[in-house]
Amino acid sequence: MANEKVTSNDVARLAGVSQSAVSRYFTPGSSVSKKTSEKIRVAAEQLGYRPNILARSLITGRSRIIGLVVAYLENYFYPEVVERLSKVLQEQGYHVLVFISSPASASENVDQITQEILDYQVDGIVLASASMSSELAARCHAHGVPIVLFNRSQDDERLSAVTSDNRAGGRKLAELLLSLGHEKFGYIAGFEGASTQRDREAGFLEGLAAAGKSLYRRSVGNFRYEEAQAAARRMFGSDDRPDAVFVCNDHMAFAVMDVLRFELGLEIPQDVSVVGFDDVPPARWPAYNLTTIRQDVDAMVAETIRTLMRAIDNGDDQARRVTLDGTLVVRGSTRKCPATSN
Amino acid sequence: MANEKVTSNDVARLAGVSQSAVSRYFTPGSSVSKKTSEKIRVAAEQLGYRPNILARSLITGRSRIIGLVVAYLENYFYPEVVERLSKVLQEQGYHVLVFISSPASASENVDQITQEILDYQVDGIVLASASMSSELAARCHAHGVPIVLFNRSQDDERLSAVTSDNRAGGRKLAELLLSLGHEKFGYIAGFEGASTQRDREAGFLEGLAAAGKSLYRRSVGNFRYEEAQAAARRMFGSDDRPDAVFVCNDHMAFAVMDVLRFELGLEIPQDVSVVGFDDVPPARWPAYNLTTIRQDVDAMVAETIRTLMRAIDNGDDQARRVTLDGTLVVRGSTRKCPATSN
DNA sequence: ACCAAGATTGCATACGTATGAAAGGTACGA
DNA sequence: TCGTACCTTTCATACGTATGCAATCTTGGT
Repeated sequence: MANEKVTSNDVARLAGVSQSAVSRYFTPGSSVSKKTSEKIRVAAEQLGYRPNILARSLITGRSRIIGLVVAYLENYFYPEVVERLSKVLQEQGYHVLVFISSPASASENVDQITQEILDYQVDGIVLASASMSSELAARCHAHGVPIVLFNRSQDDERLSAVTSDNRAGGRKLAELLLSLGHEKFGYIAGFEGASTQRDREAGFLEGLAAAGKSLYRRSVGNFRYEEAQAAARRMFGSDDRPDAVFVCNDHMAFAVMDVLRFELGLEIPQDVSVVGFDDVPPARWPAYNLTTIRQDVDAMVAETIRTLMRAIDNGDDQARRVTLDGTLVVRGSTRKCPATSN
Repeated sequence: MANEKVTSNDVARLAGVSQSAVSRYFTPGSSVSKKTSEKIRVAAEQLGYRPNILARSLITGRSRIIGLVVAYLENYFYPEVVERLSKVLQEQGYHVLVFISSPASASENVDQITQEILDYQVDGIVLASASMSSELAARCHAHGVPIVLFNRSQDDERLSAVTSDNRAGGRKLAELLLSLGHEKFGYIAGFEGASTQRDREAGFLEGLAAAGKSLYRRSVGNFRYEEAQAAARRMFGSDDRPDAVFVCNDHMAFAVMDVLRFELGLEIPQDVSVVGFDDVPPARWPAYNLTTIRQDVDAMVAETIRTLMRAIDNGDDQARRVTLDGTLVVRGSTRKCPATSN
């Protein structure tokens, strides 16, 4: 419990220079002579001094903290995001402060959390799988704190957002299933309020419509494993079942596949083709081997950070909406060719 | 970009009181009269004032930030930890600053990261799946920053640690497999430097030894999916293969099961029983249905926080080592009864 | 040797808050 | 009425750093 707080003053005293010199030594781009640099380096080393980021940020107005709001890490898309985002920010001298928003009380909860985030004087906010009231968005804006919606967009045009092209992804999946000769299409939806849900479904329907087809069955899984199981039971419990199903994300697709195989005794893809969205790691595990749309997490993270930094460094005020391509990854959960159908 | 910074001074001016009064209003347990309280409440509300945590922590020495070092979120045990830990800390007014340590350069990396953590004046550090040099541990100690090792222990007795009883868990698994009549035991190890790896293996061997048995095959998977696949190929590639295998954690067990089933055409549990450790969510998904030891994340998180808070609030200096029971969860990856064996 | 321009340094102050000490206010009993 | 004790409030200062400004030192050209 020895309170061995070392300040720039201690270093200055030991090195025989002023406190400002020490401060300058630790501020890249400041002018310090070789000689004093060396004295300070030695003294700082000896005392084990490191600048206090909090004190620094009090005066610079920059905390080098990015607030990340995330709702549920059960969907293994998000752990990847947290890891990549933290890692890349870390390399740039920033760090991530995590806020978990119970998906329960949706946006009200996010608003409260965002208040807490602002208390930490963060330099930016990343909202993953969570939306926020536009009133609060305005407030962040007023504080000069940039916000980036990650894997989510919102009507408010003043908010930056980085997403995959969910609509195009849905369309690609429809086209794939059509090309394989499927006829009866099921869709298992995520949480209805989510833009990913809306866009993926819209794209899928669009793709079907282009071939004169439409949805045969629809059910809601709310992005949750258990609810997706229940949805699958409803959709496939009777005999007039779809012969192909698009599940709004991989996480739910696993639940659907498990029900089809282990409860209903159906074969994938012989009896039903299943496609998902995200390409989380288990999708390529042989147990699932799921055909899906890959969201390029690295690219999404890179764009997110680019957006943040542009706002932080250049005070770039205007919203930036980036939509990245998702690539279709065909695996074993869809049948091989149209010939063997029905 | 309007820089609408509202300070306690602004509130004070509007409310017609002193800045200290405002500060006291926002400090629980301070004495403020009903009348001024009300004036401040109104003024603060009107201006949208919230105390600046960073400025506050500069003077109180408490940042209400907990640093979390985590190596890899691919193992789905850790996302659960991050989520629970953040959530519970959040309820107590603390927040989690995330640091990802590349598992690559192990402890050297952690040391550097810990330096960065200290720069943020965190109130405590949780080290999950990462070890740290005792030199640096001493330094944190000197700074009065408590450290808790999560799911990891270390020889240094001055470090607090929260773990499951990995040894007992390993033993339970050995006893289960023995009771099912297995004879040839395989073990797929995690990263050799990890205490969980050592303890789980030790317990397993201990359990086997108690029945006069020993290991038939051993291979290393380093806690990684791909390496575990390779290990499984080596171990089960030839005909004289084990009839049961303990994989050091669930994450690797999935890889092993996938190889056994989809590359080698073996049936689980008819040909081989597989057991893991952790009970991450996919373990109970029907595709794996894995027999494993459940680590009680909630309890571990609760103990971690208790340990931290004891140190932070009471300045409790001494290390606290908590070991929690893990419960055996028998599922379908192990054969049902000894009768049908061999 | 001298001067100007540039580089380096120190001084003083500011960032937004908490808090000990002192001053002011209130209530109550004698 | 006065004095005491207690509750509120304000004043002043401190936390650890960054930075404008003025002062000082270097450097190089003449």
